Amino acid sequence: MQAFLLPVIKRALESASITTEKPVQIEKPADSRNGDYSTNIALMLSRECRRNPRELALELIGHMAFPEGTVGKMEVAGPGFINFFLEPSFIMQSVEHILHEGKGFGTSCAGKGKTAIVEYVSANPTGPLTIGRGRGGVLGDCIANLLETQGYAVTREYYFNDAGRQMQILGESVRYRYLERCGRDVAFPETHYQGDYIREIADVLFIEHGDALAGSAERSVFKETAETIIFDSIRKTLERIGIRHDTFFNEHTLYMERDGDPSSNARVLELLEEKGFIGRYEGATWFLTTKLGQEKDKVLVKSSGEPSYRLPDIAYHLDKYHRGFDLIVNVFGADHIDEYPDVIEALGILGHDTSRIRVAINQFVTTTVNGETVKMSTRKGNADLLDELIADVGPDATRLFFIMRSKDSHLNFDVELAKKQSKDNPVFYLQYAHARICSLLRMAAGETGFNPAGSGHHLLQMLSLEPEVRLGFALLDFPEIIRNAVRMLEPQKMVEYLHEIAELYHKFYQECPILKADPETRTARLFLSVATRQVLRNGFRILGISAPESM
RNA sequence: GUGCCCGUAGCUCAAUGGAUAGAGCAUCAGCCUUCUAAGCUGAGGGUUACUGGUUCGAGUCCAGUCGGGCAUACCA
Repeated sequence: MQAFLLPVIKRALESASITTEKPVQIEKPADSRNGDYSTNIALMLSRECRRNPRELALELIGHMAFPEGTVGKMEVAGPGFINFFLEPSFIMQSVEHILHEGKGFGTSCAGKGKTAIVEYVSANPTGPLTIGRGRGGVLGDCIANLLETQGYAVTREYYFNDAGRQMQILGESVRYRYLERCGRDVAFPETHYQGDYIREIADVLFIEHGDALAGSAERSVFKETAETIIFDSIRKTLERIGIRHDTFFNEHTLYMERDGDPSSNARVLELLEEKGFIGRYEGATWFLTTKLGQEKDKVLVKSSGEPSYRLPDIAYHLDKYHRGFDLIVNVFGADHIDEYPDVIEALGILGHDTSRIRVAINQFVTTTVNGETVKMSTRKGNADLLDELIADVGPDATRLFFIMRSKDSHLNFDVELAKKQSKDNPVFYLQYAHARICSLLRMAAGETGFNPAGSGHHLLQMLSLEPEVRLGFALLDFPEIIRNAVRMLEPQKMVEYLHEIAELYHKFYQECPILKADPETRTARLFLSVATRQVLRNGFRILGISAPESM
């Protein structure tokens, strides 16, 4: 929207014989009394031009000329800002674009022809998903949605391992519960998985096989059954909040040799060795990260001969590069904070462009129930199961609450608030605005035959009241908000923005009668409502929440 | 000890280095014979943890201090 200001400002600088390396910054002032748009160019240049910023600003204004009917007023204000005030008719005319572009409004071609992979959730199938995983899952899903709006072909990937020690313990845990179920006297080890779901899996086996497996030497059935059941439950849980993955990458494949070729893990060791970053001592194989200024080297192969998690991690990311992705996004929780710097260092050493990797780390989740804070990392009872949260507050509230705070902030999930069917609940505030518009349009269709897809868009420019113009102007920010959210990998920006749109619409609705206005004003206001509904829908789609037509 | 994140209204949180730091909740006062009151209007509430620095300008950047979280495994 503000793009048209840029060339005029640049031309004004030329006319004033000013050449500078500094970029022209155009911003939207927080206070609309300071204009619809504003530039600080005179402040930035005052030093190198040795000019008083206000004087400089005044001269620049003298060199600026805009087409008739666009910028109504320019002024120098404060220490030397140049403020631009747009003509209301110009703003409202621009709102027509939203109607023309419809579902496509807000999208961009910035990522056209490029591919991106977003890795998220990536929980091993050792147990049901916890609330903490849910936050990363929704964050990753929204980031993938955001990238798609920019034209990227996005692959949503889930990385897991069903071959490690944890999975062995899982299988053993099930076996112990099964033996208990068979009436055998066994002592369940404290180090094993305690959750009730283990008993349920054991029950499944008992019902199917009776005690036939109790004496068997074959133990893989316990692990495999557990994996199948748990993975199934994870996928169902994710499905409930609209999360789906395109690909599931099994870490185990990185250990496997193919047609006599070395495994991916072994290949990574070879490559790092060629670069001189591999050392062997104390019986283990080390990534010599001390050469990169780190305090300690990192173990890649344990003295037992097994790779530590770091090696397959590097191999996995190498694989992402081999698959040719232009952008690689990893989403994970704060507990993995130490994991990625080594991976990125290794990829850099191996000659890959590490600027293609973006890492989104989300901080932890606590929940409050009846004002009591419950920390999620303590795994007591079933209170932290994602599935139960979804059942409790619903999929829309689950998703929105996870992303309505910045990912860098600890999230306080107020379960009582999320359940409320009232205005306190931000989910309802947003959805109510949408439902209200739908209801209005239904009524308009019945009473006046208004067609949202019909003609008459040009009438928009006759609207000039403050609630109308403020709403229209805010709607035009949508593409910019998406770009920001993409740049920062931060869907929270979208939540904040949609809240503002809902608020502006409610104000407009309150102050400007729509169906009772004269026919032209009525049509114009209905189209403004249609445009608002479009922005809400497009935003909801990115966030993955539903757009109810009535409430 | 070291690394990363956080510290903003009573509470939960916003604020691409910009102008008088904003929302929601809670508190108080108003608006429905009128298109959804699941809404709107108004009031009170702040030394942005602290101390310095950089700059025309700092909640934001830098250094340090204090507090909280997460990591600092031959676990993943």
